[in-house]
Amino acid sequence: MDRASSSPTPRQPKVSLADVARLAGVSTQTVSRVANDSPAVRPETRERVLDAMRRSGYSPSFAGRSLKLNRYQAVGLAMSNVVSTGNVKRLGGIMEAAAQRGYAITLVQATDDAPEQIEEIERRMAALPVDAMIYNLNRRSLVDGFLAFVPQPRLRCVAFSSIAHPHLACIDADQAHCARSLTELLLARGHRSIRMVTGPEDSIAACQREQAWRETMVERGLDPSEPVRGDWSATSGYEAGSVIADDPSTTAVLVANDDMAMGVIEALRDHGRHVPHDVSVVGADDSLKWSVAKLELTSYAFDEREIGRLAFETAVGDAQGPALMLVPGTVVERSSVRDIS
Amino acid sequence: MDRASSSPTPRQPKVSLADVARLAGVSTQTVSRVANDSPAVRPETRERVLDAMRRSGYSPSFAGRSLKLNRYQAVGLAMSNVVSTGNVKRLGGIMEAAAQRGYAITLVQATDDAPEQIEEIERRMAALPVDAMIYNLNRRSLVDGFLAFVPQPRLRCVAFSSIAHPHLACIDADQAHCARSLTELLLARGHRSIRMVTGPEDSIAACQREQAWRETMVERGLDPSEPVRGDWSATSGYEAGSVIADDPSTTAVLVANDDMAMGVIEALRDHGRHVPHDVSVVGADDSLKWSVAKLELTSYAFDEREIGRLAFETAVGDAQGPALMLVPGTVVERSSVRDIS
DNA sequence: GCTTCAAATGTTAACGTTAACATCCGGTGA
DNA sequence: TCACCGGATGTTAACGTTAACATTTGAAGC
Repeated sequence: MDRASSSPTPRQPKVSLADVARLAGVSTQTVSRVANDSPAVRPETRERVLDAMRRSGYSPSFAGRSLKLNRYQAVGLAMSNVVSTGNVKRLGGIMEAAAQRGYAITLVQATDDAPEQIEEIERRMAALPVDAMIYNLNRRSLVDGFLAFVPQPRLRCVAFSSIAHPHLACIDADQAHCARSLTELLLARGHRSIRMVTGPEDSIAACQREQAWRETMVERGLDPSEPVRGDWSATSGYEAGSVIADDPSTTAVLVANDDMAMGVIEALRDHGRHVPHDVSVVGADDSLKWSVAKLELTSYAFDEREIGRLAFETAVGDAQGPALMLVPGTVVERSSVRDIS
Repeated sequence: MDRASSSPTPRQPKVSLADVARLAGVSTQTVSRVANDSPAVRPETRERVLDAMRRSGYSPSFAGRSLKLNRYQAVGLAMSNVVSTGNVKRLGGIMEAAAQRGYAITLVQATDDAPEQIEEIERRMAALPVDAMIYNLNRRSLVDGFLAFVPQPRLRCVAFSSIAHPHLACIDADQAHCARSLTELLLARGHRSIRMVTGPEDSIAACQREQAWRETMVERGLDPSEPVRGDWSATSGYEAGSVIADDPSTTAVLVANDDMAMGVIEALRDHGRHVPHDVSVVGADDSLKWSVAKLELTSYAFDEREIGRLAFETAVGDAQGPALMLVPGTVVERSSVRDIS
């Protein structure tokens, strides 16, 4: 409890319903009715009350209303890492949906990793003015931690997670669809020797993308060669690209994200292999804001906004959706893939 | 009022102080004392109450407490565009500071532009559970709008703005320092013919950067040539770069942001002018995540996190800071600038 | 003129919390 | 023995709102 240490921050004396009522010469209930657009008020009375509100500078008390209604018109959002691109777009989607419904979003920082902190967060959240929670748990351990520490959450909970959970509605991007679609695109363009540059081992997204690529290849009777592992960064992509450039049989590379794809392309070029003429490259996430040397990277875009919106609707909606919702995106075809005969 | 249209979202029956009191055989006040770590409770009694809390699953009612204390332990944040990089980092800083103080952040989307919406936002915010407001007004019109529509804000207000305002504490990145430092860097390296690629005319940041560059040049007795205007995008930078490439006397380019600088470099290269050998280029904002062809862009980094943190502290702190706070950043030297004799 | 009805408005109580004050209790000093 | 003290606990009232019910008002129908 650091409550004691925080500054008091007193607010200005508020104008209450009673003040307005006195000013307008009516009862508080009538003022309440006007404030809530109840039709059971004579236009004349309503006008008098509205005028009193304006003159006194009345604004309703959130606390009073919430206490009475036991409802906050707000959704809590626990995020461990706001700063990644996908997260931010989701946040945008959540805010948009919230604004439409007249809800506010209450952010609380989930300090990374430590699974036992989930309990702390849940406890803090329970004392917060929110009707539901959205958890952005970017580590597998956090999802497990939630299960262990919050056997029965008090609020409705939604999590961005591709792993189902008994007490959480889970929503996430459909990673398998992403990798499968891109692999199929390359296959349709005649490529057979498709290598993959995957992400770090502890990334769920990377694993799922890798597995979907592997499955798609096997389904077509093709032998998926060993993927090259990167760490999502352009630099690691450059290293991966250098490895791949040495293998002349490879005609296409599926890279697990755009940043690495950038590095792969640069490495291939530095090794004398031109993209897309000699090697086709596809990325994923569609996160590039500019092109390198006029090459436009074919990628796969998730509608992160929509995923955020969906999470919000699940959190406040009446309908209980499926426990796990995987949202597919779409392939964005550009100029980094070439047909081969 | 769209309150009626929103779903009721009832919460589970809450456990109140009274329930815990009954269970522990004490008065509600004693339970309250335990909940607030008051020392005036016998250890034995405290233990009995804590046990009752655990057994009943008590969690304090935010609404009840706020109603009594007239304080929310939360700060509102109105943002029109969460998705830009600087904004996100500021948000990170705000959240960090808020977490340390035990505050929550309540986000509300400020739908763009329309100045009269400021009033709507202010009204909605006044009914929100917040003790202070942070406004992220990215358009000049919004700042003016605030002045016009909210002559006397009810809450303490902080805005990210480089223009002072009577009822707002304003905080922003020191754009002038940014452009001045970069220009001085180029001057120190021997450059005399320094052109500028600036941003759109309606951008305050662009104007301030342009003006500072101009002033620095004039101070040194140099004649600032007409700046080339872009729109912050890499594409517009490419166009600007093509213009500049035609002028062989230019030895250095100050570009108003990194994205455009990227385009400038590409254009120069396409016109046979190598960076940094033939032309030195500096960007601003330090927003690039990877390098193009191993060229590392010299840039200028703001500590956006710190700016966010400062805004939060101003919002909740007791001390009334200066009305306008401009936070300088630092030059980040890399390999895109070369000494000339 | 009286009943009946509906519309408009008022009254009461409760939501969960805490500040301020009141009470109780055991021990200390006269 | 008793007044007094201070620590521990209880009681009361209030924060601003709204649901539920009560009351008033005016008009229509007989």
